Amino acid sequence: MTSNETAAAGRHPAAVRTTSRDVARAAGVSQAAVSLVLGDKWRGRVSPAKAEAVRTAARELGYRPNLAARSLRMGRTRTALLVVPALTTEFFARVYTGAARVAADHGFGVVLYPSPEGIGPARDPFDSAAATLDGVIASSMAAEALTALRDADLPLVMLDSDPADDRATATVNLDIADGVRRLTTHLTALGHRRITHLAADVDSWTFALRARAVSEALEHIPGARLRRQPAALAVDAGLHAAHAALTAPGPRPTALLCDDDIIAAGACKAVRRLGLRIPEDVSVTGFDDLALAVAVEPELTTVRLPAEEFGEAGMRALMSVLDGRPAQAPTLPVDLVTRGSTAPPADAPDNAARPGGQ
Amino acid sequence: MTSNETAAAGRHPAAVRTTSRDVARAAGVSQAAVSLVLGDKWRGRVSPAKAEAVRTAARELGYRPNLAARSLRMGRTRTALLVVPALTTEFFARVYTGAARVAADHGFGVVLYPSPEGIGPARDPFDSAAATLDGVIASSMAAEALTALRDADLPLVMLDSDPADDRATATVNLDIADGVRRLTTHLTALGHRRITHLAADVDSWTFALRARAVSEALEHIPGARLRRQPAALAVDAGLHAAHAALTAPGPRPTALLCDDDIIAAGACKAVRRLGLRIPEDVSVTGFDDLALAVAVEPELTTVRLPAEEFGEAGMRALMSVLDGRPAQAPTLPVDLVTRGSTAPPADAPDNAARPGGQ
DNA sequence: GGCCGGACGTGTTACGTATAACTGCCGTCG
DNA sequence: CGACGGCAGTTATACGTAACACGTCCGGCC
Repeated sequence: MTSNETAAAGRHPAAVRTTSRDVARAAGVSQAAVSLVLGDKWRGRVSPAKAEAVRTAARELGYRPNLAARSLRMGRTRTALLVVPALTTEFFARVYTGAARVAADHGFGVVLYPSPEGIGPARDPFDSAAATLDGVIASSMAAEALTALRDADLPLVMLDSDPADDRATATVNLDIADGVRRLTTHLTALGHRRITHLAADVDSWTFALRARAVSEALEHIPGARLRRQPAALAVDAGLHAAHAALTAPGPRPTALLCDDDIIAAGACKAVRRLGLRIPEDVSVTGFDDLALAVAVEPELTTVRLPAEEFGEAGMRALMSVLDGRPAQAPTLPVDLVTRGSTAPPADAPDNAARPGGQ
Repeated sequence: MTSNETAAAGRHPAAVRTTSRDVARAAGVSQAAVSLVLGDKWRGRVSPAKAEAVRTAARELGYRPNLAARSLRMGRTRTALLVVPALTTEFFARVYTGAARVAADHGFGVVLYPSPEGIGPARDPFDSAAATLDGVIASSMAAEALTALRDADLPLVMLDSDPADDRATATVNLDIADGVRRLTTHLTALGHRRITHLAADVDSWTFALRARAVSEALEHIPGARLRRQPAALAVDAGLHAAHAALTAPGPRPTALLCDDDIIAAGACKAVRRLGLRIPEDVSVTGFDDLALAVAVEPELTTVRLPAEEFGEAGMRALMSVLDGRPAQAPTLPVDLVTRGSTAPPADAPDNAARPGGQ
């Protein structure tokens, strides 16, 4: 009665939610008992018979706890914030999917902060968050958003970032260095020596690591000649960068090592526009193994990053921290996927050194 | 003092949040005054001087209202649920981006329910939602999730769905029929008569509409021969379907009209594997205009769907409903983008009717 | 028989906010 | 001169939940 009256007087046009008190009334117990039973804390406090009565009453009334009230009472919102650069990239959409799956298993929700590029000019992450937060998972590619979070002293799990970064409570990494190593080994084993790295022009730890790993891997290959060409993470950017790389003065590179599949797709177009063939004249490699990698022709040799598992591991680490357990900080293995976009170069491995060769 | 003690006794290891009462103390006013000032309802209730004092105190203390408490008090959570089929598709990621932008402008957050495929077996949308909800925006492609929402009687904006659907408070549509019309007009004007529709095998209103629109558009083209081949929304599914279509008994189709760019990418691969050329031997068209459309070669002629605007319009409609204003239910225009994957067929338009032609 | 302790519950409180209802106070007007 | 209304605030309350601190009953033990 009273609750109906207040609901009518208030501005709840939608529904009169059934509360734990309604359930209590229906089951003939107190509200406290309902809370105990549904919270599974009734071991020696409520008789099994009444507990069952509460459960059936709750089921029949379609009771759902008011999460706002619960959050207010408990001081925890069961909500995590995932900070990623533009969600429209398949990679982070998959990271989100994995993270959301694990979160759901723990009764947590995930809100997204797709970073300024995606959502508008420099907005406060907290304003975009639907609720107050229990923790944050952030990609190292979203540095500017992190500065806004720095004063919140929330548990922070960083994805693919410098383990020495002291802002992070835990760090989950992909074994990018290993992926790069296997990729360069693949290329050099095929005989490639003149390799241009189409490097993402994003200022982040991961991409810096990739560049370093590529350089180091090629350092002790005799005759290897590494160049580097920056490119934005877009098809046409990859196209322009590859065009520049292939038409640069000096002997033409025989392989283009691209920082992601999207750049690689653009690079493929550039190669073909110059009248060259893939992989006979130029080999092209990607990174990530997006759906794109098998949509283009030839299919891309690429490094498969376990995106869903990445998100899952990040969320698991956050859950550990929130439960007071020590944070596991794994490094996930990656895979080299060889497909049709790589092959031995047409010229001999070291013909650059012996101009009259063959 | 008291708040510190309880915080220490409780389980708030992270931070002692500053409350509106703390701000009130600092500004020398009551908590109610703080609420009035920060809620911008102080016109004749608080003096400008004190109002300013409250604002500076709030700023200096870094005060952020506790959203759980606010939601509990107001009965509204300022959170909308977006129900989409698998977020990993670029299209819905862009829809989300648009929706989130508009939501943020209204102080709303968006939680995602990427539907069972994306997040696991048949989970209750509400359990995955971070908070109780003020409203729902749902794609017609996520029908099974909607059944779980039916008893919630929340405002529901449907995306791309039957306007007659009475579950929806408002419906926002794309002018798919117009897009199909322009696409078929483009193909028939080029001279294509034998067209196979690689139709998404998804049971949803949009795709049914596309199929109907294709049929109707070709009905009054003399000599037009439409076939239909179902395909899942994936590259390899498109490949298999296209292969089947191209090797089916009878004269080979000269154009493959695909229900989305991903299927089209697969179709392109099938065409080439049969030793045929695009567009000389077979024209291929896509739908959506994803990044993929310009990554493959030749670039796809496709129907551009304004994904971000779609999400924006959906969220705007929801905001209207929640504000008690009449729901605008627009139909957004789409664009035909002609690129390299379509051209006149090699044979005469009606050589199927005259086998000895040319 | 008195006392103790476990089983079974209930009363009460607090979380932080928004807002209705109330209290002075001062200038003005009938 | 008293009533009245607007300004400038405060006090009090309710939202729904979780959990602490009490009660009460009853069986068992000294």
